[in-house]
Amino acid sequence: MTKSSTTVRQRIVAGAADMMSRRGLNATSIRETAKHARAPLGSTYHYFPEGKQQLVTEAVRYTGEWTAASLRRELEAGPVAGLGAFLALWRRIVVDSGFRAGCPVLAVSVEEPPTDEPPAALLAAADVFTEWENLLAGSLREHGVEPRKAAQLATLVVAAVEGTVAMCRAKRSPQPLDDTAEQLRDLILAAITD
Amino acid sequence: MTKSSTTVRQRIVAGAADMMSRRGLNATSIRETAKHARAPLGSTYHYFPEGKQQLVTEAVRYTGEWTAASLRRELEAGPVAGLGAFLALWRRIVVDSGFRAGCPVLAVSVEEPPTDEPPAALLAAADVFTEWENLLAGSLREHGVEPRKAAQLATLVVAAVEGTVAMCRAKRSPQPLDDTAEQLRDLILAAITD
DNA sequence: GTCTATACGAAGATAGAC
DNA sequence: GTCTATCTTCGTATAGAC
Repeated sequence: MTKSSTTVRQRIVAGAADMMSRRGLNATSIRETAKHARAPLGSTYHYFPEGKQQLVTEAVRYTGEWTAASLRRELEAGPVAGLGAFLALWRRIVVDSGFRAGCPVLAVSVEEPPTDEPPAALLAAADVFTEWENLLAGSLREHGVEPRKAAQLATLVVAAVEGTVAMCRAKRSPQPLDDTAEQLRDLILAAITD
Repeated sequence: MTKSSTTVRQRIVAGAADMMSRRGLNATSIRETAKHARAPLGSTYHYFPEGKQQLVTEAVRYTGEWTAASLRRELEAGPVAGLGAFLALWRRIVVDSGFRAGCPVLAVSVEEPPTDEPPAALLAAADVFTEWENLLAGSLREHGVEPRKAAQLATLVVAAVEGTVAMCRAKRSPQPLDDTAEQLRDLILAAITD
């Protein structure tokens, strides 16, 4: 594998994640992802021999890792800071794209694959959600929140952010994210000062 | 329009909503919705002359109305009862379908249509979210929550439920919904007893 | 009014030329 | 190793027979 190959591969994955977040899983075609990365169609199947399933799974994991890294970094300043960064990250993506982009992990979680059984991309999406929840829950526990409540709050935060991103897209407004942000912030503040 | 026509039409709309909630917007084809309703392909275009855009828009509104009716009914017993019914409704859909069905309104909100501009289905989705929020916010205000907080809480509830439904699908578990339910319940209880 | 047959495009995937 | 050309299937939509 040459150096430029690696770069093309990464461009394809990142581009696929972006397209999935806009059009959804099914409407993101291998053809278009290749064109977007200025790579011929055949190359995509060279880099991703298992086809679309492999590409979208990597796109989900890529988004998951990228977001988790940001979350991990910001959580060092505490749960409220982490929550703020998490919300700001998605707000930027939604607003900067003119309410066209969203979360590719959510896209995968909403569209059932044609085949009957355990699609790799959906399993990856579940893992990504769990990782984000674990990061948040861990930080909450470190700040005195009891484990059960920490886990529930973490789930609520991730779910609320994902749902709000979709609502902002539909309404073409950042208002839902701002409303959710304020309520979640109060909730986390109250939890860690109990 | 004959009596049986109306029935077929309704079957097509309800079937489309179900398929959208499972496969997503783009993977729900007119062909399959027709087959699902045991109607020939041509009939679908007879009932929905504007094609897929019209059908999916009606499916979104159908889901919105159906859910709003349930919400309105249960909110008569107060915000906590309304929230509980709202959560129970989606929990049933997700669990009874073996984690295959979800919310068609969310599906539409996550997938950008191929064309450039204001797709009717997305506008309908935004309206549905707003209606659900308004119902919840109204009930909260009636129970003494100040308008601004009532609106923010309502947004949080709708967003969290939508996001949690998607998470349950990905994880193939009702756990996220149960966690979210408990936290939202506490939050609403605290708000109305301030 | 209901439906069959079909036009046309685009999808996923692959064969095989370079 | 890289890419073009193509196979097959399925999508939306419509024309026109009953």
